[in-house]
Amino acid sequence: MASAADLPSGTPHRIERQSLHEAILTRLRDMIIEGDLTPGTRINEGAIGAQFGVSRTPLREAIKYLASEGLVELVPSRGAVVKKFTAKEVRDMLDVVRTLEEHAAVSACAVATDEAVAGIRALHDEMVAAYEHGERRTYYKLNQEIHTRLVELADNAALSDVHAMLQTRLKRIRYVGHEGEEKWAKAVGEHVEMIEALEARDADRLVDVVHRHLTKAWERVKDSLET
Amino acid sequence: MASAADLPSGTPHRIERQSLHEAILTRLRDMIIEGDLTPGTRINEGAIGAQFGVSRTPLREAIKYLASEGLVELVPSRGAVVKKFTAKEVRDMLDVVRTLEEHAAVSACAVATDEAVAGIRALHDEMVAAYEHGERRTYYKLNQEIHTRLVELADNAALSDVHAMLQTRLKRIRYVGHEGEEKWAKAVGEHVEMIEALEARDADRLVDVVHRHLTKAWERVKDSLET
DNA sequence: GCTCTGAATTCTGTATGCAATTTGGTTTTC
DNA sequence: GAAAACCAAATTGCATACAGAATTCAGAGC
Repeated sequence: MASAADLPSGTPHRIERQSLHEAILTRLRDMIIEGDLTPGTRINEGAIGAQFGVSRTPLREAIKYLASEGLVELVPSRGAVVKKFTAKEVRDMLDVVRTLEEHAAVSACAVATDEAVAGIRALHDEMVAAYEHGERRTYYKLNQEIHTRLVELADNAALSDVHAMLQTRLKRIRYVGHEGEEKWAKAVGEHVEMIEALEARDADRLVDVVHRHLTKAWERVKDSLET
Repeated sequence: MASAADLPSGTPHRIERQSLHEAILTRLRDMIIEGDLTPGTRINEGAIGAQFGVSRTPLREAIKYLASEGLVELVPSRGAVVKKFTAKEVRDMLDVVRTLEEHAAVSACAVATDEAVAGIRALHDEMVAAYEHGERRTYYKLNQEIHTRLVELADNAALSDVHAMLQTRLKRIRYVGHEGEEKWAKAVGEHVEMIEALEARDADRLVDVVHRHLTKAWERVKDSLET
C-alpha cells in the first residue's frame, strides 16, 4: 500500500478499498440476477448475514439501495422481497430501453469519438467470436456490455443512469431467455448492422436497427414469461 | 382502526404505518430539494440524527436509498455528500426527460381513459388559476404533478419510475429557476396547448408541444446555473 | 378432519457501543 | 514564515443488543 502514498496528491483515482455495504450490494445483486434468490423470495437478513459473515447493519443498507434500484420491494415490518415482474412490466421496460437507446443512437452518431467506436467494434468482434463458438455466457456478457457502451457514447450521464437501472432489472429475465439457434443468429445479424451503422455515423439507420433489435428482444423473451 | 380488520381479506391497501427510515427518507429528500442541504454539503449523521430525534441506523438506510436515487453521493469513509449538478448534467437530464415525456405522449394518446384526462384537465385549470393569482409555489407543485400524471397516463411503470427519478433530481434546480413574467406566461401557454392536444388525443401535436416545452425548460433554467 | 385460538419462536426495526478513519488545529522543523 | 508532523476531537462503518411485530405450530373446540 505504500505505493499509493507516493503518488502525486491530485491523483485521479484513489485507493478506495470498498466498504462492506458496497461489497454486499454487489453480491446480493448478483444473487438476484443469477437466480439464487428467486422472485417472491423474502430476504432473511439473519440467514444472508450469516452466509456472508457480516452483521445485519450493512446488509440492510445494501437492501435499501437495491429497493431504490427496483430489484427488491420493501414490505413494512416484513422486510424485503425479491421483485417479481409481470410480462407487461417486462414489455414496458423493454419499451423504455428501446426509447432510450434510440435517443442514445442519435447523440452517439453526433458526438462519438473514433476510439470509442473502435472500442465497441472490438467488443462486437469478440461477441461474434463467442457466438461462433457457441459460448452463450460470454456472448450474453459482451452483448450487455455493447449496449451499455453504445449508450455511454451519447455522453449523457443521466441517460446512462436510467438505462443501466432498467438493464439491471432486465438482466435476470434476459439471462434466462435463451433463444433458439435461428433467433440467436438473427440477433447477431442485427448487431452486425448496428456496428456498421455506428461506424458510418448513420443515425437514421442506427435508430432503425436499434428499434428492430429491441422490438425483437421482447419477442425473444416473452415466451419464457408466460408460465 | 378496527374498521381495517373488518375489511375483506384481499383488500387493496393495507394500513401500513410507515417505518422510520421511510419517514426520514422523505424528510431528507425534501431538505435537499428545498435547499436546506445545499449541494456539496456533507451529511453529518450525528447532527441530522439529533435534529430528527432518531438514531443513525435508520438514517443511514435512508441515505443509501437517496444515493441510489442520485441525490447524494457516497464517499468511502467520509459519508454522504449532497450531489452537485453541472449545467451539462442538468441539460442532459432535461434531454432524457423530454425523450421520456414524448414517448409517454404517444402512449397516452392511445390508451388514456377519459376520466384520467379529465383529472389532468382539473389540475391544469387549478394551475392556470394559481398562475393568474401569481402563486408561484402552488403553480410549481401543480406543474410537476401534471407532468407526472401525463407520464402515468402511458400506463408504463418503468417509464414512470425513471421519469420520477429524473424529475426528483431536477426538482431543486427547477424549484430555484424562477422565470420572469413573460417566460412564465409562455410556459403556461404551452401547457394550454398540451392539455388541448391531449383531450383531442392528437399524439403528433402533443409530442410537438412537449418537445418545445422541455426545450424551453432548459432555456428557462440555464441562466441560474452559470454562476 | 377442519378451523380457530394463543403461546412460542422467528424476524424486523431501531438504538447503542466500539474500533478505525478522517479532520482540524497546534506544534515542530527547516 | 511555510511546510511537515503530530495529536485530539469528531465522524464514519460495523457489530451487537433489545423491543415489538409477524410467523409458526400445537392444541382446543366444533
